[in-house]
Amino acid sequence: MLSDVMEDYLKAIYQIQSTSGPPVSTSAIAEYLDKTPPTVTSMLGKLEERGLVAREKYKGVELTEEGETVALEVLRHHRLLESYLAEHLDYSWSEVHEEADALEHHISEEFERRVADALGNPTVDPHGDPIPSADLAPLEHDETDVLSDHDVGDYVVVTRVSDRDEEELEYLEAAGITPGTALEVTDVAPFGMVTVRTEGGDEQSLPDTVASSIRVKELEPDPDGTNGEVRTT
Amino acid sequence: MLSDVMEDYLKAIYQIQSTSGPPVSTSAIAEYLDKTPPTVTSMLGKLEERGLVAREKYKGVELTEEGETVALEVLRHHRLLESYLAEHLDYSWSEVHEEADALEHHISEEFERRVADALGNPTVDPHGDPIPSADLAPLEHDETDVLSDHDVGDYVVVTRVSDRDEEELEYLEAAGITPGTALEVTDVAPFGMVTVRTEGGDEQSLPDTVASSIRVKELEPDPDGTNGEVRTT
DNA sequence: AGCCGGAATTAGCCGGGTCTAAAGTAAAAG
DNA sequence: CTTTTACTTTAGACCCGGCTAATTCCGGCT
Repeated sequence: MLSDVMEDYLKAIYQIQSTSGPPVSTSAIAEYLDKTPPTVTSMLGKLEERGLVAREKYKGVELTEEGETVALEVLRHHRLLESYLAEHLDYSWSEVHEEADALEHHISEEFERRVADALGNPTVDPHGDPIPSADLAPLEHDETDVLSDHDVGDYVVVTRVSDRDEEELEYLEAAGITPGTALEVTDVAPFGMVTVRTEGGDEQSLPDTVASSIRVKELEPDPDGTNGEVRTT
Repeated sequence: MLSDVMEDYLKAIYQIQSTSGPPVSTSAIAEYLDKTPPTVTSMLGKLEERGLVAREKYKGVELTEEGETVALEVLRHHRLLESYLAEHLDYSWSEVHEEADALEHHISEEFERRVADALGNPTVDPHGDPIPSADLAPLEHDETDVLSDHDVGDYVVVTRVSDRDEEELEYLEAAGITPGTALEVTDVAPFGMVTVRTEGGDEQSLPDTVASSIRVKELEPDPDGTNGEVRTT
């Protein structure tokens, strides 16, 4: 019924909407999907006709309930696939995204169910992103904040890391920074560069782009240094 | 580089070619893929431009070496997927084909490798169809013959069953006829209806369409009824 | 040899999804 | 309040992959 491309648009709108909130601009979508704005405009027209997005001329676009459901379905596929590839096919953290992107539009409901079963119906994927439930109920808003917003002395636990940049993920993997890792912010330099100390005591300096794609939850100050025990899953 | 659709055409030509031999007619491809002949003609033009098929006007088409390699790649994907779904995701014999068809164009080389490893690099899929090797060397011609060509009294072992008709596969599964099953032909009625006795002694009458999609290898006559031991994999 | 029927091709159309170039609009800056 | 600037949309084109209708070809039959 819906083309792969339409699903990609809905997914993109969902993702942008969930960080910057509606309305989502034409140009934001264009950048996210690496298309030109006129291309996006014409696609938005088709999505509007099908009742998947609500549009206000020259303003931007917003998913309808139906559009959101489609986006959640695609996201569920994507994140289940990422989890399955990592768990059962020995993929590393950084490799799963691209493969899941290619497959997410082509799996059946049956496949989705069997993969979910094989994984024990997980609720988060390897990057810490929540996996929509089978009934596609809306996800609750992510209350965690971004590492680059923190100050020196803050203790935090990593909750999610964006899966979109493979290089970045390899870098973080090597640095031992994954969901569940506890960190102490030891320095904040101009332009967002953040230095953190990991549980082992190593210090890592993260460029602003990286620091802003890491979501964390703040812990109470912890002068005893026992944070290492928190969520070591 | 090549579109999904092109891969489908090459796979179809390969399949037709391997039973009826070249040249493959436009109308045969059209029927196999459920498209109209003009559609096929135009696609064959594109495949010819890319050097994937050789064409003689008004005659038919034949895969080039390059085209055959592509077809083998797709077939390898398809059959590895079928095997993986059956082995690791609990799919039944009859369900795998459709899912594999949807996924075969979208998996990476990496995925192919990992699935093959997970399966122990199998050489046949659940329907008995040979899986092309990773180097995509041409498959040798299938020397087995079709059940409907046999006469009363023949003893045979099932080697392959076409995977294209789901209903048929469910029927055969229920009847206990899978690759490796030994059969005795007990009756041949007009219009190709064939009756066989399975190892357990049950008799099954198979319509001609079914009997002609089962490939078998003939055994020496076996009056002792010990055929049941042959290839019970 | 000539005709005829079946099969293949050509001609022409359409919708999907993309682009570039041109035009329009809204919001910020003066 | 007007002008500038950034963003959006419209206009028009292209390629892909499909279709129907019309035409052309080939091989067999008389």
